[in-house]
Amino acid sequence: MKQKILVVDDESEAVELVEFNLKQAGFDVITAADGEEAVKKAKTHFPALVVLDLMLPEIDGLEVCKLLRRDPATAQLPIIMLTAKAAEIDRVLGLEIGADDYVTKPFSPRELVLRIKKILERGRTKAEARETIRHGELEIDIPKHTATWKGRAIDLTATEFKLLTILAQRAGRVQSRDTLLRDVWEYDNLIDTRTVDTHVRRLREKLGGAAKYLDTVRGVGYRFVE
Amino acid sequence: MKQKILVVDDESEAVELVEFNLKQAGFDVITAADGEEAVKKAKTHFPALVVLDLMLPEIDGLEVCKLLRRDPATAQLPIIMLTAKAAEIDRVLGLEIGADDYVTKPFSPRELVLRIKKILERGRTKAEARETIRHGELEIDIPKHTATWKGRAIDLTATEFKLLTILAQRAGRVQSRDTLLRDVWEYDNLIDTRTVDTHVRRLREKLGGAAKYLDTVRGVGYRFVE
DNA sequence: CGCAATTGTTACGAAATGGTGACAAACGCG
DNA sequence: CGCGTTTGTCACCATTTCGTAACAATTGCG
Repeated sequence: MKQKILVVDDESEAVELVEFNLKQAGFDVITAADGEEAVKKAKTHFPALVVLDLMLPEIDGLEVCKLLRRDPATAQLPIIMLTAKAAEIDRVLGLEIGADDYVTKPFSPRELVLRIKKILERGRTKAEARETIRHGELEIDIPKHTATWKGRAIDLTATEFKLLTILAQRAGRVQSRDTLLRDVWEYDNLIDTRTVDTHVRRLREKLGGAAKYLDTVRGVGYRFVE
Repeated sequence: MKQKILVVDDESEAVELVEFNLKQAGFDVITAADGEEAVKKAKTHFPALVVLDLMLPEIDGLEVCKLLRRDPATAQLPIIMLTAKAAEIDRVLGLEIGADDYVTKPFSPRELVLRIKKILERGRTKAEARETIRHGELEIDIPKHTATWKGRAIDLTATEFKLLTILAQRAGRVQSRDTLLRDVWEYDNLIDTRTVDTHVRRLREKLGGAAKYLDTVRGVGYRFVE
């Protein structure tokens, strides 16, 4: 199933450039040359994402962005802004517009495609509830409830396994002790946050060499290193 | 403009309870009793959010979730999961599958409405809740809690990171020492304003070349240069 | 220039944070 | 029930981080 991308720009050259590259990358492309057309097509074609030029005749990009955000049907639609000047970025960022990313002109089509994929991926990787997680030689098999390091099984308790799983699933992102308490211990507010430390320690002990994946972020929480 | 919510549950009691409360809160409500109907209605009515029961006849909630995520048209649609049991794994799994939040039965309708509002709000103020901030070759990744300059990681303490983040988020606008104390140190009025200076200094030291972004505005405070 | 106000720099003690080992309660299981 | 395992809490310690004060440098201004 191809994903549809709506490209909005009044300069036909730019549109063609983007269109060609997106099709090359396996997307379906629909286009619009002004704000009004953009809003209309967004509501009828339901694209997966919108590439939106900031400078448009009549209704400008920011306005289109606002309009899309206002309508429940398109409020969650990811938007990538194209801006001519770097100085305009701050308008996009500063205001409560809600673009998901931005690219400055002149841009490399390659970069744009990468950004688009990244944003679309964000929604999809969630969908693929991965049953096994692998980082280097550490492997976590969720349905089997087992973890192995360099092929050798690591004997973990239920809590330790869950802690490891949650951290590994969110690899790279710091998880605060409170977050971990909520997601590993499930809202059990009675529990002391220091308990997390103890479990991390036990986990590290058992992980042996794989303990290198568990990073302490002082003053914040813990992080699974990518 | 009312926002549409799709409520999916096979128990009519539950549906009515949710429906009543959502309408009370000013939402439009459409309902579905099974997974197939849910997917169909999601694609024709384009609701702003889906409230989805985990236990459904035929296709269950998780499956519906996956189906919605797979289709570009609904991939970004926010989903709140309802779970009957405090089923440990299913909750977490639900999140990884791509639900945006979850509520356990029995739930207070008030809580559900609050969660819905929170999620819908998120879409509207995305710009401020950006996950990464980029200025030139300086990149700040908030969930990862990392900052890089020309691709190289900068090791910052929790306070330094927060200070940098707040300044960068408000690039261009001067922040007074008092403002920074309030937003970085969170209302800790006991703290001396000179403390800010020291932290800015430490931050500059660590930033190295990127320190050029931190401007002193004499008599006022500090500013992140655009 | 010279002064006052403001900011940068340095250093240091206090406080916080996280790692560690020990312990007792709770749990699971035969 | 009894036993071993798991789990949450605590106290202690090393380390990092923080806040402040004291001093040097800079800036703005008449």
